[in-house]
Amino acid sequence: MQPVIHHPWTLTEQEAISLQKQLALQVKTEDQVKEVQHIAGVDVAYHVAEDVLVAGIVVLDAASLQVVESVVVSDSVAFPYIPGLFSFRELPPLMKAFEKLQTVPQLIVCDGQGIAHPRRFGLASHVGLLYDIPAIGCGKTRLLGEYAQPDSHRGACSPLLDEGEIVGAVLRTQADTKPVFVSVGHGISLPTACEWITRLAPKYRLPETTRQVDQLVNKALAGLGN
DNA sequence: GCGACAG
DNA sequence: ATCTTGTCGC
Repeated sequence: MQPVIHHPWTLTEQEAISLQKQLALQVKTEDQVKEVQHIAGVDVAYHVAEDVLVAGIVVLDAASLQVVESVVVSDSVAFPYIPGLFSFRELPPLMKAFEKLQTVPQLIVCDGQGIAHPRRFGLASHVGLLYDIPAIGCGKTRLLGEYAQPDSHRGACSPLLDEGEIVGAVLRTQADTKPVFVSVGHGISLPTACEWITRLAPKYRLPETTRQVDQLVNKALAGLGN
């Protein structure tokens, strides 16, 4: 797969911030999701003191949640980790992985935030806009926003607010377990995003997409001398 | 100035 | 993200 939009990747911190503000204007918060047959999970693994990282994509069959394709690539770090500029660090390697991907997914789930971001342009928004595919941000922790603890039952959720605006949802995917932070990436509404994450996490706290791609990249990292 | 801060 | 062991529980 190839991205539908292009922009420079060698940027200064300020240039990256300007780019985010510009691209955020194109993010769609309405449902553009149609028939979803394949769902992709993307993730990147690192190793401390190493400038190498491994990016992976796993495609699941929407009905069975079984893995139908997976790709892994290694790359070198080209951008530091800066809260709010996460996508500039993980997208370069992820794009290399997308180049190798044969199956075109109708939905992408990212490890991180979508519009629950200071400039409403987290990793999930960047990925969704780059490939023009509906994308959801599902993070294990919060970047920003205030919220009340959702009820303890599976499926319970409470709004994530930033400056009086609902930027995401704190969703309990399993009873009595820590909730996850769901936000719109691009081309999908928050309610629909929460429905998908709940469906994708029938047994564990994190969606299967994340779990599968997570173990994929970690095994690959270990296999490359760790 | 101080604290917060996706992975 | 990664550094790290055992341990409690289904």
